[in-house]
Amino acid sequence: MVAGLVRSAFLVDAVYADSAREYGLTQQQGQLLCVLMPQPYGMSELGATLGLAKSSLTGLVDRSERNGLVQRKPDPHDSRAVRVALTRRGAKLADEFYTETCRRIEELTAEFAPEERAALAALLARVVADNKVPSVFMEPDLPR
Amino acid sequence: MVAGLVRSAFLVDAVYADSAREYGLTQQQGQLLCVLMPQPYGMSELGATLGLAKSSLTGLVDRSERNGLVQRKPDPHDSRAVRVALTRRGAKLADEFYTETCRRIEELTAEFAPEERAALAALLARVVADNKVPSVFMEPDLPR
DNA sequence: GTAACAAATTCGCAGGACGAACTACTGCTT
DNA sequence: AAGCAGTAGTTCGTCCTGCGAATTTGTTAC
Repeated sequence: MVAGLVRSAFLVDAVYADSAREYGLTQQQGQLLCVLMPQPYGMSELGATLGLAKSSLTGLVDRSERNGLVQRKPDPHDSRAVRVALTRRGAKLADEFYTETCRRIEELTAEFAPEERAALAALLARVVADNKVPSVFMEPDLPR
Repeated sequence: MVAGLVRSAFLVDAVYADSAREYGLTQQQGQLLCVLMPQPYGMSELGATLGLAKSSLTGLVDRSERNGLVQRKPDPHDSRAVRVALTRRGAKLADEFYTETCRRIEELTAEFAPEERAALAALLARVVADNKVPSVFMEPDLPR
């Protein structure tokens, strides 16, 4: 079981990284875009969600901002804070990247029967729930 | 299902990285040690197994060698090639790290019933098999 | 024996991650 | 109201990762 979890994680990672690369993103930038899809976040929140130190985030957001994918906006209620949001271009790219990545991940279970896929989904959902994984890759309300 | 796979991969990654860190390793160095546990490899084989470019590997092995964890030995049959093997210290550390990491990964399904755990293991094994994942984290013949 | 190929390394570059130190602001407490 | 503890983010320095292109050395096939 351990080996299965580790190796499938490895696999998913590779797929994710490949997909990101084809959209001109790194894995981390892709992750950032996906997290920001539903709504903007503050830097600290982002750090908690992505499991990164504050200082690591500054750089990641800097680079993504430089590439015109995200934008820092002042927080209206706290002048120290900042809200990081997708730009229009960032939103478009996030959407495309997200869709394509989902497609590829789905392909990993191409040979599965529908009920197997469902069983796997249910078990993984429990793992995720039991361990309070932050929403790094939201359930979309938007199959397309 | 996609979200489950991605998020559990994220989770496993975080656990892996944490565990590595506590042993003074990076995730990649930990991965390298685990791959080398059963036997030595050549650089190219390692690259294929870990999904890294040759040039990335040189550095990783350099750093691990500098830390006294692995060792380059000449390949008896091909004087261009090199066999990368664990040092004694590397083997000991690999063993400890591997054991502890397994323990932590297992804990992720702490609340599972035995048959659920088995079901998950079987499904993940299929994902791994269907997609030809290299042996980055071998089934141990050695539960201890 | 030479031409094609293969195994590694080197180099330069950019991204990623961290901790420690710092700035600027908030919000308490008294 | 003044002062102070705590919080949000950034900066800095350091090391690790990862890649491609170019290079060196050795192998093998012809």
